[in-house]
Amino acid sequence: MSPRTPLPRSFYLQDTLKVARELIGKLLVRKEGDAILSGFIVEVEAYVGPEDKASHASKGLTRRTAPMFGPPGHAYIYLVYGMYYCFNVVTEKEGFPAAVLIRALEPFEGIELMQKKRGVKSLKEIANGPGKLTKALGINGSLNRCDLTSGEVWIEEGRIPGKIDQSPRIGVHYAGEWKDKPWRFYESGSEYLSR
DNA sequence: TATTGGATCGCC
DNA sequence: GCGATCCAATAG
Repeated sequence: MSPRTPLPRSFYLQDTLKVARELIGKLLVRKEGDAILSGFIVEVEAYVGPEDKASHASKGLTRRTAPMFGPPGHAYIYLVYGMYYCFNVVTEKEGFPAAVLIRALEPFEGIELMQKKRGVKSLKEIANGPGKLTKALGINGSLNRCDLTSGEVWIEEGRIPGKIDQSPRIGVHYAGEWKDKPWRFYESGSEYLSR
């Protein structure tokens, strides 16, 4: 494979909804020793600003949410329900808390190893959910705050996506009026979507 | 220090 | 539909 080029920091330093939409079709890559694990992004959710009640950042600047307030182009990784890691990319300028949650991938490279890590064979089941894709790629809390422009995790140009649809975000019933914002973006008709 | 409740998943 | 499992946030 030719040299691999992570998307530049300027990509992440943009309006979060724009970044979210443009992430569809891009390739999320994890380098683990000699192994390369990757998949095309088919589903994401945007979490935007301090007012967004669905966002952890609505709690203010705390130890947990600090990465969301940090510089763009870094990872925000947290543990949910005591067992699953969720992977986000931090967007917009430092001080403005925003991020995009990666929710599902279409597996591309290192499929055999990802099948092993997940304990499933079916390609559709490898990374069709935020907790599943981190397990498939071997992403955990030790990578929280890592720089996505240099390191073991990055996003690069992928393929031209199909039609992109929007819907309300999943699992944020507690967020009042914010739960209805159509800030989930996904490739229409993909076989690799969550749930 | 104690309690509470998840940006989920897989099995019942 | 329900329980697993643990950490951060909040209350006391």
